[in-house]
Amino acid sequence: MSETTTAAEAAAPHRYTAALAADIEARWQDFWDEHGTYEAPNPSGDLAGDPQLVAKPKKFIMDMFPYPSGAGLHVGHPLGYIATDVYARFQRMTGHNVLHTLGFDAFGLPAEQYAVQTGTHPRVSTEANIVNMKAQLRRLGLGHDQRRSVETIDPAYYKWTQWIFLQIFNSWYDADARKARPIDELVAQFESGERETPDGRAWADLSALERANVLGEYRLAYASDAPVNWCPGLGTVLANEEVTAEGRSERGNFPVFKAKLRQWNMRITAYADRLLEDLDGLDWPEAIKLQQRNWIGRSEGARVDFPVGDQRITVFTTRQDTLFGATYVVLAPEHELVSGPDSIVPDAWPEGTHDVWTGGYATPAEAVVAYRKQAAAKSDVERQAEAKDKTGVFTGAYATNPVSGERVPVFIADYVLMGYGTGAIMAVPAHDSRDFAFARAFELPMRCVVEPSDDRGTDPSTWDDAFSSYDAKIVNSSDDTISLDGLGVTEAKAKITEWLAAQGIGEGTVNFRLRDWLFSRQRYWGEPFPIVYDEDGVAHALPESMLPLELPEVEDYSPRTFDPDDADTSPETPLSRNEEWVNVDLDLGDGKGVRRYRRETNTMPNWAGSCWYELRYLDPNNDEKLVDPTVEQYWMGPREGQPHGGVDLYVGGAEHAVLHLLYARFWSKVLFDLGHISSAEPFHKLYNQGMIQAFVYRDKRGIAVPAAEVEERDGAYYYQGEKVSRVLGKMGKSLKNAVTPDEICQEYGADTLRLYEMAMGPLDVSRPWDTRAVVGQYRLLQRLWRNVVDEATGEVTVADVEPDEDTLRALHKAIDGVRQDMAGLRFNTAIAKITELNNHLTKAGGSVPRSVAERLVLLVAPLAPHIGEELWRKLGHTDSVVHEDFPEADSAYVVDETVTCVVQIKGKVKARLEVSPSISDADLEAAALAEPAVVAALDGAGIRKVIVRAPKLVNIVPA
RNA sequence: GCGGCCGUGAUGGAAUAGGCGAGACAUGCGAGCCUUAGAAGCUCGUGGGCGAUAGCCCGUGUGGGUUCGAAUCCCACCGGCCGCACCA
Repeated sequence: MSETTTAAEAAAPHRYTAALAADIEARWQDFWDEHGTYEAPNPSGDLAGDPQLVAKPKKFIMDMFPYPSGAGLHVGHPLGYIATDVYARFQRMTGHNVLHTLGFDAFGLPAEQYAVQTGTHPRVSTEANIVNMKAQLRRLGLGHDQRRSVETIDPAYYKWTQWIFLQIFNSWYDADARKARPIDELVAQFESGERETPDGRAWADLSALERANVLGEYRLAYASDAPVNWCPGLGTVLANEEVTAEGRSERGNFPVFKAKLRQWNMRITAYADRLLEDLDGLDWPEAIKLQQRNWIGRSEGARVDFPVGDQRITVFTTRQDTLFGATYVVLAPEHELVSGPDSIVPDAWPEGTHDVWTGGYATPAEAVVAYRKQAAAKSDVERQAEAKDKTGVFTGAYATNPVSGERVPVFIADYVLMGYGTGAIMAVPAHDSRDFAFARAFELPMRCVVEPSDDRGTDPSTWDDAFSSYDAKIVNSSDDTISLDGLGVTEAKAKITEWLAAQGIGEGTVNFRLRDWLFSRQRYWGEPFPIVYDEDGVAHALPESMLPLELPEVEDYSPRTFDPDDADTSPETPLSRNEEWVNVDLDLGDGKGVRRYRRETNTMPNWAGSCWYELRYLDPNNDEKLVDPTVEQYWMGPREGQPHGGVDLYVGGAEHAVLHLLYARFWSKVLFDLGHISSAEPFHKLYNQGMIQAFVYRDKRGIAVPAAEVEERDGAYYYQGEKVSRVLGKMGKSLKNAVTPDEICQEYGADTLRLYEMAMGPLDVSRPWDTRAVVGQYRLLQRLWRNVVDEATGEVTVADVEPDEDTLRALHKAIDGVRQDMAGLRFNTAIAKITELNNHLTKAGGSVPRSVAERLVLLVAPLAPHIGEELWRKLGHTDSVVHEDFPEADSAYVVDETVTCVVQIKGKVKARLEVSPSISDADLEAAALAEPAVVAALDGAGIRKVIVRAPKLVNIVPA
């Protein structure tokens, strides 16, 4: 902007310019802070307040809180924050007590990696980033209750994260009651003998370690030695949810290997059915519900035992109706029946074993060992890549098909996964394409037991692929005791399941794809576990009085990372290097006095802090309780239409569809079961905002060039004279196309930025940023300003006169439309309606009637709060506009006195009539047929049919 | 491969339940006013084609269908985005 005063500026010193906007915005932001304008009162406690406001219906409106990354914000980040802010402001103006704030999710990999890069302590860099981000956000005029902003790295916050962990650790899932219960109640059952110990010995006879091991099988948080996702490149283990389909880490894209390590887990699988069922009561996008359903992956089927000598292989199948077609059995390579003491692998190949089955090895044991080794060395990436070619090896053992009585060979193959079902399948090659491919490769027999509905015939050896259909009939499936022939799939399943149960060799079961949640990480920058181990290795919970267990200061907080491709490595936790902190003498208050313990040196994953932060917003200073029950009930409790309670609106990106949202739901359910909260679901309504995309310009070498310096000529793009290509991509520093909110605020003001982001399109759709187009919303605000204020004098120009009929109609239609659009989060069309009204006033000329100007300002206020406050004040009001009532439409002016009725002949409009909205069909038809243009167009032709949709339309079909 | 979503002017996008000439609102572009000039601001125009005007024809990815009437419903195809991916 020019420093010199131009003629235009001299003529209009009070024009709404960026400079004036900056002045207005800074003043009102200070005003809001001073007056606590956005503070929402609790019904009780230290944040209690105005009882009249508390008495109003509540709205709890939240964003997914951000990581305070060092890169700062670009204009894509605040999209959701602006949307929730507009919505929150609208709700305040329509009679609600609105809780709206924003905290920071500051533990975890990104913060730590940034700290390692910059060589500063994560706490220092994180705190600095938070300060920086808060300043950027403040400039946008977001109406947050600052008293409630929390940071997950604050010991006063993570004290309660640790406390919740202990609640989960000290609970077990009672499958009969379908809820979590305190572990003490389980111990009591063991003590009384009501529940038997695994080996039948009395509880009193068990050692401390044995008891701990028994309870470990029940606890909802437990440590176990299980195959986990080990990522040498990151130096930590990862949850299944953090590993991509390609078998790489979601962060950093490093290879991930399976390794057997002792790690903490959360028994989220205990809640699989409730996590699935309760989705029905939530107001979430169907796509997200679907993703959660798929992730939980419920499938109904049966377990069936296949005898092998005096052992048995239990398989899981969803197609028990095809049991007669099971011609071989496959175990996962990791299955214990081929490795453990109960191995079924014989010493020598049975007589006449097919050459392709042996893999060329002299004995089954050699073959099995070699294959297991080969499978273990493969990363998931390689396993995926080879998915089409089935590999495996014969174990040398034969099982018996329990219905056909046939001897069926037992194989191991990596297409069967240890982690799903029982890690063993019955193979029905005729009706499963994977089994079909394997059977082809190993020349195994196939048996058709589902009658094909096409013309392929019943000999599978002539087929190109397996046949599978739920509409076909079962055939070729009978023996002395049971016949499924002629039954449909559903009936056959029911019959065989019942039969298996009666024989005691199987039962109907439900299997879930969901696995337990791996909860420990080998990181510094996370919550320490409030767990210590005694000399026997028994884990003990720290008493509540020792919380928070603060993260110790260490010399070296960087993780030990390895060659990303070296699977033969194991993690090292940064906290373990600090012997002084690790080895401690404590009195746990369990009557055993002071003893020496060793601390858990893993830390919690970055999801921990975000699993419950909505609860801390409610009662951020409470150091006695997680959250006061009265306060929690007020903001989160179930109510009409919200059977499980929860936040009224939660806005964030769809990338959290399963991770954060599933974990948070799980923690809510545990806390609910234990009676700490009244809401069984954290987020009643979820909304995914779209992404703001940006153009990426690349030169010949494919390197991104600064987008701001690219010039457009004749539809082509040039950077420093060189032609560059343009594609739509993400916005960010690395692609050199980031636009910051600060520069837009500088150029136009925060209100313009807010308006532009909301006007770009529907909130849930991704769209490209276009800096050139921002000026459109700036012009709207200038025109709005000019409709109220004289640019030359700064005086208010509104007139105390009655608006004319046209203006009243424009006003009330706008009010009606904007109300509906705001309630439905359709801010783009709300802005269009406001623009129309404002344009109407501009065109009308002269002074705007005060009553219209005031209501226009109220309509704009949620979207552009600073100019809203300023104009409201200029119009003579002394209170903030934030708590004013949103205008209400007078229906008399919303419905037009006359409506335009179109008269069509064969769907083509031939005439238009101005008619009353209440005209009857008969009158309208008569009027239409009498219309000269219609008579002319019909040209004497007869009428076959007349469709009348009063008052809008008449359609005449000539003979 | 399976599942889901989506294709509207130069651009972002409008269009309550199939029904008021599709294209609201905005950007861009064009013309004019203002200005020494530019920028800003203001006014008007802006889907394509034909026509001086009135007006006519064609238009919501492509092709078919249902209907008095389709951007909206159905089928097939083309293109794009997202999720899952040997889950038995």
